[in-house]
Amino acid sequence: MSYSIKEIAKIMGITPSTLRYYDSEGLLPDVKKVNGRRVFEDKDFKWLRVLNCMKNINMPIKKIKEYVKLAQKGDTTLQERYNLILEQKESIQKQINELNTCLKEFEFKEWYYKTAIEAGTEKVVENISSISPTLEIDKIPKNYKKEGM
Amino acid sequence: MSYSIKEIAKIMGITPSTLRYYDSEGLLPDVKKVNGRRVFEDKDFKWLRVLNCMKNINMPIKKIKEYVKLAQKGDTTLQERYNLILEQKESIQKQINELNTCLKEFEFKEWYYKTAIEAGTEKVVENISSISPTLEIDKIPKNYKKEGM
DNA sequence: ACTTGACTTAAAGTTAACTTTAACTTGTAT
DNA sequence: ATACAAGTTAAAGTTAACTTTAAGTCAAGT
Repeated sequence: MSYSIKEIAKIMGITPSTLRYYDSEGLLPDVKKVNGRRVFEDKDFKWLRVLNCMKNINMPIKKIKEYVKLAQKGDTTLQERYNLILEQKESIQKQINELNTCLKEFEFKEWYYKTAIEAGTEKVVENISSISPTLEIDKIPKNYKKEGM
Repeated sequence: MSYSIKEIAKIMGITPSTLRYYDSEGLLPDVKKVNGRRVFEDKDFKWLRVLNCMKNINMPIKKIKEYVKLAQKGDTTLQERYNLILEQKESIQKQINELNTCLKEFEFKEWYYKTAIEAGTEKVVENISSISPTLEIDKIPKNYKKEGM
């Protein structure tokens, strides 16, 4: 199967311009060209799904390019690529943890506003707490030091 | 307890400039000023922890400002704020789901490179698959239509 | 032969979220 | 009295990730 830039862009939910930009940044390795036009094949499609994944985890384009370059160098860079993957795995875990903490905060706020709406005023709840117990716990980080301590 | 801009910046892990920028954008409601200098109090600190939370879920500054403005208007905006919170809760859930999918892909790649490193070459694994089963499943989205269908 | 539509590149423009700079004020220490 | 450290504003600069524009190529249809 092969696709035009317009088709693959539609599949990926991005614009052809963005794909051209990615290509110009070296994010799309070895895309075939026929009469000067890009022809996307299954291998490109597979890679685009991984690229999409890397974008979802907020990997900067520079870092993705780094990975692509390593992959193009072949077997001598296997260890480096492995390290890069591990590093990014850690980053994903961290992001998930942060999001879960924030989710708790927003669930608290959902309760907060539901209660306030029922009562017609925020006063009913704001005396209890305007912040969730989760965030309330650490008022000041343990590692915080005032200047010159 | 009250803090200078330098102190609170250190606690929050950002620079004083960023705090001033947030203030100029209306993200810090009613920060006290003494001799023209900002004095941060416990209520500001609490709000900064929520703000930090909102930044972590990638809420754009415009959206955060919108929330702050609603909160400043008082009880008449309770329902609007509730809706905004629900909307953001959905967004968090979506982000967590995306990250979990990507985590699976990276776990696959971890295995992929570990196996390749042991064998000394990528050839051993790339014939099996260069992409995880999770991403492999949907080659083309079900909702994809070629032009003119 | 000519128009049309989809592509191409190179370069300039945009947007968000800061960051830096310049010029100025103020409280504290010598 | 003076110097210094830490704060202030307004405005300009930066960076990442696109997006738009301008000018041109190319194959297919009339």
